[in-house]
Amino acid sequence: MSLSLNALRAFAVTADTGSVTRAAEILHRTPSAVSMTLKQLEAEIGPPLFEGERKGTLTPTGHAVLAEARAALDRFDRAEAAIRAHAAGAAGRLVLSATPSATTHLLPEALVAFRARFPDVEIDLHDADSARVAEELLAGTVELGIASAPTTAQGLAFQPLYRDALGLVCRADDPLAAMTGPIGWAHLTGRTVMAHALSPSTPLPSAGGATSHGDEGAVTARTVTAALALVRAGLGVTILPRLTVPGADGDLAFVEMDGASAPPRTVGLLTRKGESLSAPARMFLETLGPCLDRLAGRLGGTFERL
Amino acid sequence: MSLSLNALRAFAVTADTGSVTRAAEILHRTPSAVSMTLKQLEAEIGPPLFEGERKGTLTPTGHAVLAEARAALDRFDRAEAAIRAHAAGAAGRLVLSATPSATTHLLPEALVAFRARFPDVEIDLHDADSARVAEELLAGTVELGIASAPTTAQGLAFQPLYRDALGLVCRADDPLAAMTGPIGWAHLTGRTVMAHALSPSTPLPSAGGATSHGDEGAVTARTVTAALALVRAGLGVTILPRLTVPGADGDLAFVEMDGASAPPRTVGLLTRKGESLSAPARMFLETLGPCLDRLAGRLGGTFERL
DNA sequence: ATGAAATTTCAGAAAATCTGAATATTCTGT
DNA sequence: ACAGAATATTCAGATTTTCTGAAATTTCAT
Repeated sequence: MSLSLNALRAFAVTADTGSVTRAAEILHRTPSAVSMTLKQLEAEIGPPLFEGERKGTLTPTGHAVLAEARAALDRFDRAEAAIRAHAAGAAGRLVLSATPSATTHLLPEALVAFRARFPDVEIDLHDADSARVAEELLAGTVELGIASAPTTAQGLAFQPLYRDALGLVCRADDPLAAMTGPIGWAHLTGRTVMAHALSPSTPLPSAGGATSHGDEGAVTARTVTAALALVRAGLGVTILPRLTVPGADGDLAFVEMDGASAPPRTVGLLTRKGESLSAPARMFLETLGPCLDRLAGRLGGTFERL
Repeated sequence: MSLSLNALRAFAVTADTGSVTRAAEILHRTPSAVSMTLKQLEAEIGPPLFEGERKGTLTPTGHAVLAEARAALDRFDRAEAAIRAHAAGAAGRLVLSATPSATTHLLPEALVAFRARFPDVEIDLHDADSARVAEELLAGTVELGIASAPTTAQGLAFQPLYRDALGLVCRADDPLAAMTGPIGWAHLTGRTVMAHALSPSTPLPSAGGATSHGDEGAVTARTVTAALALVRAGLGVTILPRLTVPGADGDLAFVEMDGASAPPRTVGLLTRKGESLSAPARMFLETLGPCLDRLAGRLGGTFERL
């Protein structure tokens, strides 16, 4: 036949305790069960494993078998632990790709929460624009993507997470800051609307937009930070997703724009279609939900949880 | 419950072959048995292991489990192989201590034969006089000893292997060389009988012996080789065990002495009493028997196998 | 859509393992 | 050396686990 793990375990415990009785207690068996298992093991191996009738001392063969048994049992136990940890999402890797806005505003909180629950999961976060998120997903480099809805969703599944309305960012002392309802392009006539290269997914109406706009495009900032600095300096206003604008900032104001003027972008979760997720990824999504709820609560109306 | 090796093996083989049917063939089971085992494993682990219904592709969890399962199975299989090898005497160490005469005349042949059968067993041979052989055995340094019967056999078991008669070594042109039957001290009157320090177990009758001897003790050689050289040079004769004297040597002759004059020493196997032997040691003893028979056949009457 | 192949389900059969009582052995203290 | 205590083994029956074979289901390819 073949050796069984059970038999090796019974042997190892008996050798350790030096007694069938105590081994039986540890293994939650009766002494007779352990005795029979041991007998069977010796029959399988050939030479005796214990020196006398009492199980106090091992034969040389017994020592050799014990060493091997220990190694095999140890490896098996660690494998079982690792398997359970993996299955529970408590081990492994979480590899995801996200757009800067998500990376900056959603993920920090989400990842902190995740890490608190699963400290042993490696986290690998890629920063990329929406197009690259899709690419990485299709290439298999990452397992999860967070980005706005992809134009070509071949092979990818998109699950909306939230709608991030675009809005006008202006100085707090700007007359526009006083407006409550959504504003449109009409309100911006004659204003300098700065373009910025945040991401291609932010639909700046600079090209092919209505001709009644202000002179948007005349000033272009490379980064969001730069654009905000210029707004603060009074150079003009700019249009950004709500999430991108720091929440508590006395100098700046955020005014929601109507959907026609600035269609809100939908940010969501990208996954490969028809492939199941790793346990860590599943657990991450579990922690992501409450996280979005909290965010919605903090940001109010302009942030719409989906 | 707990994971079973069987389940992991069924899973690994199924994942490897990508088919329950083929896995069942390899495992010598019916497909239904494998299917049930897999189902049970998935129930135990939680998340599914295979992507679709067909077993072609693994889920991320499946990949993690497969890696762990492989590691555990591999370790177990190697442990089983090692255990069987140990039990068969084909692995491990053979540590023995032997007196120079055994080391020189018996062990080379025995160890060559043993090594041919068990090339993977490490051999550690200690050279020591009879007293030290016993010491090493008691200290646990060695497992087997080959020496003459110990004076104090406390804790040691002695099993006679052969009787090595003492005999007179003289020049081939010595008148004594012509004698056929066993000779006694009477024949040596007036001769120079050289003492030598071969080993304390060689009973030289220099102290407390009969007074009718020759002037033995007047010349003492440190080694057997030296003693033989002196005999060859005509300085005198000496007394040695048969085994110690090179067999084919035209210059020297060996004449057996009667038991009363020179009691033959009994060389045997020393082991610790009440302790079983390692499998390699057992196998060595098995090869030792035939080896002694061959030696007896070659040396003839003066070498008595016991 | 249809047939072939693969997988799963199910009930009963077979095998392995366990228990509890009786028995045998070894150890310990006198 | 002996009796008693502790430990280990044996055995038969019970329990659990695992296997098989037939039937049903699903999937894949034509």
